[in-house]
Amino acid sequence: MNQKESVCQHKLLISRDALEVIQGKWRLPIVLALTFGDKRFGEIQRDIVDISPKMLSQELKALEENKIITRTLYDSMPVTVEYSLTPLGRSMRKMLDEILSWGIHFRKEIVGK
Amino acid sequence: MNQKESVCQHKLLISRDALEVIQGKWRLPIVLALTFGDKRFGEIQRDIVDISPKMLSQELKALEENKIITRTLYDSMPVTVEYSLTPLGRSMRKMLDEILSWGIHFRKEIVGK
DNA sequence: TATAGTAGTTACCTGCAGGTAAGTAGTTAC
DNA sequence: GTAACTACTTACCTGCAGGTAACTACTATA
Repeated sequence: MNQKESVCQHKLLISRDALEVIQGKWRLPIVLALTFGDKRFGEIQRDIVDISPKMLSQELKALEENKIITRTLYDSMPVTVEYSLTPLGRSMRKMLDEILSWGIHFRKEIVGK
Repeated sequence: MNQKESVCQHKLLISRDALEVIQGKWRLPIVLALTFGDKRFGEIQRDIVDISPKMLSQELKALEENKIITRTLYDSMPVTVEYSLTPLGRSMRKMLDEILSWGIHFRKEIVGK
């Protein structure tokens, strides 16, 4: 295997790691919503209008397990729960920005033509 | 709806467009492989070792439909087919780079700790 | 004549991502 | 006492993403 091929192989492996975390219909949207500030369950649900409580709950758990977000329970009445990005979650910012800016570019080229 | 919320809504919509194209286990790896130069069917299959010919064929078609790659048939013997990135495909480069660099960061923080 | 290389296709199957609907549990307001 | 708010959970179901294996069709080479 030459050097170019082995660099390619390495990048392909890395892409797997990243994809495993960001894969799925809802994870990036959830993280994106939280880049606008900490939010409660119901707030996220109102932002992402067509997510079901089941999916939101499930994906929030997965993101918490991957140390992307934290869950904080406040003993107010009624009980409120706030989700916020961890430093690792905040480190997705540049990636998210690039995905969004490519999304705009793509829309302009394909959808909006 | 205040301004922050409407920006959030807008970004959430954009993320949908992008996700629709990059969603799935194989699309980004295929595009990534092609950033290292035009490749033939068999070459991609050898790069991405555990993709089946069915999935590769199917995803190449989808990427072609989205104008991310082009398929060129050469009338050599035996027939060869080369896949290459379109300008739109090449415009994914920065996004891919950011995904990869976040992938490395993530691995360092979680997997490799 | 048979093996290997080109690039796929086709039929079939399975598991899980994601959807739907209803239920839970506590507090507050009317 | 009942409706409405908080934040979920649970059970059930469906469709499709993705996997497996075998087959196609053509050429070259031994």
